[in-house]
Amino acid sequence: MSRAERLLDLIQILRRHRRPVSGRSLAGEMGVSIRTLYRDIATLQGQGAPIEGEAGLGYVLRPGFMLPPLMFTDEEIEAIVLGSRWVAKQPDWRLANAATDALAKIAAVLPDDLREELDASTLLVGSRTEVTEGIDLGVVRQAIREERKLSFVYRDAGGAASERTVWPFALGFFDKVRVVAAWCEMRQDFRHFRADRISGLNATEMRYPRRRQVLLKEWRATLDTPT
Amino acid sequence: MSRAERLLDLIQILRRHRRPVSGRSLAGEMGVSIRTLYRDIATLQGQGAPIEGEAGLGYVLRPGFMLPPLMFTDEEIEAIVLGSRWVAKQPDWRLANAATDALAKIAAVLPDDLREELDASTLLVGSRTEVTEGIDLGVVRQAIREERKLSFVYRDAGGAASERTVWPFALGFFDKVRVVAAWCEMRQDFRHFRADRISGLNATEMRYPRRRQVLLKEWRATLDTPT
DNA sequence: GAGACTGCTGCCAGAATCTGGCAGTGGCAT
DNA sequence: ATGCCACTGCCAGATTCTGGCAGCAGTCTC
Repeated sequence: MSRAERLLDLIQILRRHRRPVSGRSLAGEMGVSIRTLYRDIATLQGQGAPIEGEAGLGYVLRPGFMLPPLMFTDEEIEAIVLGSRWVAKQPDWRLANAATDALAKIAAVLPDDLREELDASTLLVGSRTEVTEGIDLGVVRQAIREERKLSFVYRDAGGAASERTVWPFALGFFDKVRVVAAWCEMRQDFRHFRADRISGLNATEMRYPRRRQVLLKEWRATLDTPT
Repeated sequence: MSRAERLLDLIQILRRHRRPVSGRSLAGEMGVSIRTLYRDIATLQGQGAPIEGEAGLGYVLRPGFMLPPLMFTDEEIEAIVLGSRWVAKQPDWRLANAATDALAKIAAVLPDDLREELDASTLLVGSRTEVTEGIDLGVVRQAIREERKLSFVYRDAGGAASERTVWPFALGFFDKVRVVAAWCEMRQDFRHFRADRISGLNATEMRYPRRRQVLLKEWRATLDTPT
């Protein structure tokens, strides 16, 4: 096995452990000496991997994705850049920042001439209306990732307000509004909540009792066979 | 210099040459024997680089971007995936396909669990209106990349049609319409053309006499100081 | 067709790199 | 105080990489 592959494997093994892992056990798992493991960790950190080692504890990998060397065509890169620029203009400021950061990371590793081409890239996204949702969609995305319940006050189209506790599993981006798709405990059914009608958003510690993917799948089934 | 860096350098050198380059001269340029160069080429091809070698001629690299190993945070990947999904729903089918391909390439190199997470990713893009422009925006993008003139018939807001030859340098994506930004030979000024009012699009062989980046910069200056 | 040039592969010895073990330093938790 | 643990320098042996050589096949020029 080549060194490059081993480094990728190491990332995957680290990903699987949420608690700190000792270098010794990592070395064992990869069939490699502990000395080499330390070198591999150093190499990965040099490549920007957010691995943290603490004496007396072990190693932790902050969640993230490691991509191996990858080749894209002109159009594929254009598509990614355009898409990221669109995201960068979304009202969800945290996601927008992430898009900007991602573009910066890509630009940082490109040679000068390609970076210029990227900067001066000619696919532009029209500026969005500056409506902000009033709530932090980052909270919603995190709740979705961690499969935790959300509670908030929802004001429906008629103006009536109600307190909801929901199991969020998807976030839809439309032209003008963001929509949270969730199982509503009150209605005992799937419901869609426009982000601009949500207030008093509260991320709870409670995990909801079903898998996000399953909810997503069932919800899609209800869409395919509209009543 | 490590092998990995050398491979990246090789890609960059190949990028600079448009005509086929012989392995011997590439080897010289990189300070490496020709035998090693052949091995490097094989490695790059193994990684998916579109390098083509023909006996009696030399090597050509089909245009594209090579990204080194890269680390993204959760949110950065979410941003890229969401952005690419948005692009994948654009009416510009060629760009949309490129976005789909790019996502597939990323998914292909991820370990299984991450790939599932990506597939079941919970950020969705609302389906677009199915308006097609009637023209192939891929032609426009290619003309922009290659700095070539375009000619077409344009029907303005009043309904009056006119034949134009323009120097396209940017493409804007708005909620409902795509807009080509270009220097119009007829008006001798910058003009914006809504894609849905363009017909009889014709990509010419003629290069326009100015750099795309310069046009873009001047055009931006006109936007910053509106009359 | 002949010759020159080129891509491409197998082989092998020397060069370069990687690896594992050892010793040592310092931080952290019990 | 003791036991883990991260981390570094050092060095010999294992591994990989590299360069040179020989040989085959395809393309172009003359």
